[in-house]
Amino acid sequence: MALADPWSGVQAQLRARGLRWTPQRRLILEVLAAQDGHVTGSDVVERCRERDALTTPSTVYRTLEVLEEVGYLHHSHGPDGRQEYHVLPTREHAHLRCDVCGRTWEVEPDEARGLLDGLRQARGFRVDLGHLTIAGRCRDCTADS
Amino acid sequence: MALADPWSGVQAQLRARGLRWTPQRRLILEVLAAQDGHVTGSDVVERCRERDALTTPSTVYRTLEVLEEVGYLHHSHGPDGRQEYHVLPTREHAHLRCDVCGRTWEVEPDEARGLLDGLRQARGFRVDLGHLTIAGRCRDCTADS
DNA sequence: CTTGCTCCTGCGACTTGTTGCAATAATCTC
DNA sequence: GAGATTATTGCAACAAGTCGCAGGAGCAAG
Repeated sequence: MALADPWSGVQAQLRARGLRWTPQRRLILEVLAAQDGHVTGSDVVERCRERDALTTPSTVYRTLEVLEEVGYLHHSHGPDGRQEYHVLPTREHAHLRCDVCGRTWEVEPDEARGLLDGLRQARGFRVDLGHLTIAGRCRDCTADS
Repeated sequence: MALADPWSGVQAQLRARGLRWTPQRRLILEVLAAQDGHVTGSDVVERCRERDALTTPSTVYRTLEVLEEVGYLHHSHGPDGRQEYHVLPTREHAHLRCDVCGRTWEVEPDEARGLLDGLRQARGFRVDLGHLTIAGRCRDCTADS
């Protein structure tokens, strides 16, 4: 699971910024590495606690914040406003979420190109695509109503 | 401010659904009517308390929920995931929010047309525009970096 | 390996909501 | 107007985060 470990550089990254490598941070990184896709903040807290019952929420959230600054994470907000962390974002992409069934999909930049360019030209607004979650109703759930 | 009062029908609307008209609900409606644009949930709670110190948060949130079901309100989530209520939505529109200065703008359906149609055709996904908040950086804040 | 600078951690308190429950009170019917 | 129904309220507890603070611990320098 740690073959071509994409996390290997984190420690160095942190140190280069004068930040520190602590057992707590390592645990959080391990938890994040052990799963891909999306996680909510409380998911991370819970999984850390499974491994170390002494884990404190504030530490987790602060670490998540740091990791986002360093670029290893990205977060956006779910349907209910809960934080959703997206591990190791390859290229920036938005999310689509069905209000009915709760499934989510990734939206590549190309699909949103029109909107992005439009807002940029008309308003000079640069969209933070990675933070964008589009709610609505998917094909399967559109049947009724 | 209450000339052609747009709230006049609420009581009837509620009753028609077997719901009730209570002093608490009237207060909340008054607070909402006394201001247009966006409000966060806690804003509403606070303003209700200014008028009636006994106001309970749960009552406010539950009423807001009811009012949304009836169609007098719309809510989406702010930058930090906090709930933002949008009073009396005329036509459905999305929001643009600058991460730097915090200002927001409304985005008319036409501007997002491309994205909406694209997602609809490619994936059969119907976007809930009113719930969409697009984060990014506005023209003024794009100067640096 | 000791020292010291600061970053981090953990704690407790607080914010913003949400939820279950028993008591209250709108509204309907007679 | 009295009684029955059942939607609503208010409370208390909980969930998801955030924040300030004092003590502890990385890390680099000597």
